[in-house]
Amino acid sequence: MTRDVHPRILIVEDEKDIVQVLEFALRQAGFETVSARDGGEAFARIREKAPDAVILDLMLPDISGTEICRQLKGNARTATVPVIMLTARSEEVDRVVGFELGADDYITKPFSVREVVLRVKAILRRGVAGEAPPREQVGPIRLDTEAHRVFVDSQEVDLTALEFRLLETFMARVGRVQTREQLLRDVWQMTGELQTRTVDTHVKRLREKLGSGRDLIETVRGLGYRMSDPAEK
Amino acid sequence: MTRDVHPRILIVEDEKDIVQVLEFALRQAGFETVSARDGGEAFARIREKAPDAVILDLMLPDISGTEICRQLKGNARTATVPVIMLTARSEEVDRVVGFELGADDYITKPFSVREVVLRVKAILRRGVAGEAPPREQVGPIRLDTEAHRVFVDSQEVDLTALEFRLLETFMARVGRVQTREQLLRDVWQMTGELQTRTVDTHVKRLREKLGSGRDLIETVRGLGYRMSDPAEK
DNA sequence: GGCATTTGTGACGGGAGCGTGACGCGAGTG
DNA sequence: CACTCGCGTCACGCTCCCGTCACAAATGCC
Repeated sequence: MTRDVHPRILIVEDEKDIVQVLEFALRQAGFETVSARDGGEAFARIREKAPDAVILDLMLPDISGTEICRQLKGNARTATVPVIMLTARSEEVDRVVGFELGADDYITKPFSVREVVLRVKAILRRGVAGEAPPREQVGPIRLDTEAHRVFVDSQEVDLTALEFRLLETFMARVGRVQTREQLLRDVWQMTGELQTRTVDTHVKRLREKLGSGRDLIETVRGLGYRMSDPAEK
Repeated sequence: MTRDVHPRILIVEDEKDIVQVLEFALRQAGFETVSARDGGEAFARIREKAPDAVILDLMLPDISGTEICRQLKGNARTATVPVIMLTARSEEVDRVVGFELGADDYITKPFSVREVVLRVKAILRRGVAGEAPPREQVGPIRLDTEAHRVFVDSQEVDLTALEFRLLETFMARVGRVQTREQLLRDVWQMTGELQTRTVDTHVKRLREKLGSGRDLIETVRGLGYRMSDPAEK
């Protein structure tokens, strides 16, 4: 893994059109791209030079994407390379499978190119970092997971279960941008396709309860939201 | 048991895929992992160095997981190591059996990796099922476990056996939210699928007897119930 | 500056979650 | 056998929360 100015993205996908579109968009966005039509090619490309991230179609001519993913994640040298799964079916089963295999993100077809680029950026930014437990204290906010209580300036504030989970998620990833899609996955468990605006509303409510004065949760236009520690600057 | 920065988790499971996936996820989450394919290997690993927790498949090639669990729990040196059972069948019978054997938690296949990681964290946090003994006094309530009596403001109240166990459970975990599922497990021993609303009813009765005025047992909407010490704030 | 896109915000309707009272059953007791 | 007591279940009603919408504000782009 090189991680220089132009991260190298490997696209494993047999449909030529899709590859072309993705390569164009990713290069536009400043990435270096390589592509493979099937599993064999994919491993060859990886052997040449490990990519910084892999976009992996679930359905491939020879071995399935799941198998590739499993092998990638099983190998110490490549286990840390983030994998984004492309899947045609949006059933929850497939997604879970994807995650059970260790994929780091997934996108269902049809997808917007814009979305893919955002996901790639997001995943490179956050690294493959596994779920860290939430920080207990960030700025004036203290979170007691066991008791399920939140204090701002040692003053308890009442949050609903959902708001609590949302805050928990932010505090587990302090300093990193969370896309609406990530939040929908982690907080809402993504059951049955939700409007993304739902996230906005709940961020608003959370902001209100945490004290609207200070902006503890920042908006990152075009991407999502972020909570940063005022101490780390 | 070492309990340093990276708790050691032993995975006993014969299916290689599952082992691989679990090892990856747990390592991501900051655990050290060891695995064993059968009972013999499992005991060998344990002899080398006792793990901080064991994830144990019920179905194994040589001796069954139940037998391993029984032996673990029967041995003084390993009795305190928490065991999480993996079971393919979700029938209640198996669960009970699991608990009768002394397993500390169980997960039914298919499971999400996320869930496994969460359970492992939870079980390490709370320590072995060897729960802390209940507090004697919380606010105005005094609990005499031996004599099986309860006093509120030094005024005795009589509780039924079930109510007593419920109160005991709350007082053993003061300040922590208890979900209905947890309560069903700990108080009701989860015999044969109970309605969760049963918990509500008994909490109501308990509240009544403890004096409905003060809210000694709080409702945490969407989650469960919590008893907190008014002194600790 | 004008336009398009993204985000903030207030309001609202439906529904989930919970408190509560009542009921029936079974076990124990006289 | 009649009575009591404890427990699990149910149904009703109420409150609060959540998802969505429509519109305002803000931001970015040409």
